[in-house]
Amino acid sequence: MVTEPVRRVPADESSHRLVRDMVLDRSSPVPLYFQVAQHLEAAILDGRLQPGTRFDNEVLVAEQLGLSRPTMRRAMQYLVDKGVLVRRRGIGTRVVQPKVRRPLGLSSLYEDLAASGQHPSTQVLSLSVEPASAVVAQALALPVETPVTVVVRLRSAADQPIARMANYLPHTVLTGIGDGLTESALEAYGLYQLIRGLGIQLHAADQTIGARSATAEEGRLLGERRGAALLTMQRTAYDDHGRAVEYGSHIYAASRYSFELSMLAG
Amino acid sequence: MVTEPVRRVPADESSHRLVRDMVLDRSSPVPLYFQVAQHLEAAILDGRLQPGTRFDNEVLVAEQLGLSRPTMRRAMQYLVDKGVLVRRRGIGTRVVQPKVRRPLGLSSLYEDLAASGQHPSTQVLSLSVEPASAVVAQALALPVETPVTVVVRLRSAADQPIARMANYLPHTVLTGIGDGLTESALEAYGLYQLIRGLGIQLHAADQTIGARSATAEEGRLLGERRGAALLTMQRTAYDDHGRAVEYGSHIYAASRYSFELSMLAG
DNA sequence: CAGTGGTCTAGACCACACC
DNA sequence: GTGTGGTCTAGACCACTGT
Repeated sequence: MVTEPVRRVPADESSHRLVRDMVLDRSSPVPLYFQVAQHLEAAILDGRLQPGTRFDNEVLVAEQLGLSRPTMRRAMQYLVDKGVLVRRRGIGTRVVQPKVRRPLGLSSLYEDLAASGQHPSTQVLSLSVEPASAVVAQALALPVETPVTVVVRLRSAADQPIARMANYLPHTVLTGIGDGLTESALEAYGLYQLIRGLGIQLHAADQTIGARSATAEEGRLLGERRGAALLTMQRTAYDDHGRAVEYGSHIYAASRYSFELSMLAG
Repeated sequence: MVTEPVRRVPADESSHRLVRDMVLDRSSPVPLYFQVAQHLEAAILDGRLQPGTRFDNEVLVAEQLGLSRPTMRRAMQYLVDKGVLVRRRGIGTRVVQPKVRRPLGLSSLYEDLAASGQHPSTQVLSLSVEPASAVVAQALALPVETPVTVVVRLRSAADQPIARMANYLPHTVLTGIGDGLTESALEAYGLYQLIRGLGIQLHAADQTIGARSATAEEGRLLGERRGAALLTMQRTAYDDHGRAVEYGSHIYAASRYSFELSMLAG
């Protein structure tokens, strides 16, 4: 028996064009699902796919792109995890807000400032080896009095002091490089950049953000009055094996700096 | 030709026992990959799987559990994303640190305090409808002067004031419930709990954390001296469709509160 | 070289939402 | 019902790591 072709509920026209014109390189080392995800994300960010746009169902889209369904699913799931798409069983897949999310992952103040074109500069106030205090030892899971490398830096942007940062590194981290950690290197690069350059994979970090009043000396250093509000942040960073790699205790001039976080629901 | 059976590099004994004893319920609505992930995570958290333990390769483990490789992969990938496992091509899969990660997702101060057994209490200082100021309008993406519901609360724990929280809700969010947002409800539950109870899916949030000095009035309210350091936090929360659902501007007594964040590398 | 995880395919069945 | 995403399977080939 002959019937009319099924009248599919159409997805938005814009997604049709986009999918039709998408070019994938099967010989590239970049995975197909990632190529697809990048194309889609770019289209969302530059407005070719507006928020609210609905996709065809994943089987169809996969077909149109010449991909298997699992591969297409993976591309979409990647964007869902990134917060760019929303999917609901029985409903469909839609584009959400193209908001630029800056998850503040394991970045450093230096990288943050550099990325926003603030021309950061660093002055190393001290670089030494000292026995670990109780707090430092606790944070790095070392016995008290274990020698650790201590670097104190003053971070500025646009010739204004922003933060005083004290970092503590266990010597196990520095074996094999020894003097890779020089004053000049520390003034040219962020600490995290140097650590990663040493082949250490940063994996996770615990942070505490608080506030207190500046002492007279801290005020002088940061160009604030005594008693001015300071932001404080303590951070312990861990590598793949769960070993504490770095502990930092930092103060920020609250009048010139704040933390911004974007997060997805959990 | 007959050869000796291949001498496999063995994984740790503890993982063998665990996998052998794992029971899966194929008739459960809980997905298999999730059941597996939960079993493994529980074993890691309670120490049956120590940090550093190495798994057999995923094909073997899948076999031992009577699962397909993709399903097993999915369970492991879930734990990798959660930061509990680390995988490296050519190397293997290992357990990392069982650190309790508290991602501080879209939780509220109320939920944080309640979870840590602090017996929080709330006092509604005001509940009204007011025209949106410039900042509020900007944060909620509304025209200036649009009427919004404003609730100001004082949050305490252990009879000590902790925070003053001002929240602004567009009326589009409240349609259909109207008076679900009462003073008594606000004093008994967290605001986010109430919003979720209204069937609204929280999706993402942008936050800014800063610090400043307390005014005399703020000091009185929070039991601090004038000029004491305050933590400040502004947050805009969005739903699935990217619509701003809530804006909050809060101050915290820094001597009694700080933010803790755990994060994975990105 | 052997062993590992990373990617991809082609299909199947199920649970949920809306009409 | 019909259409959607969610789960699961059985296999294949590839890329990277170490010996």
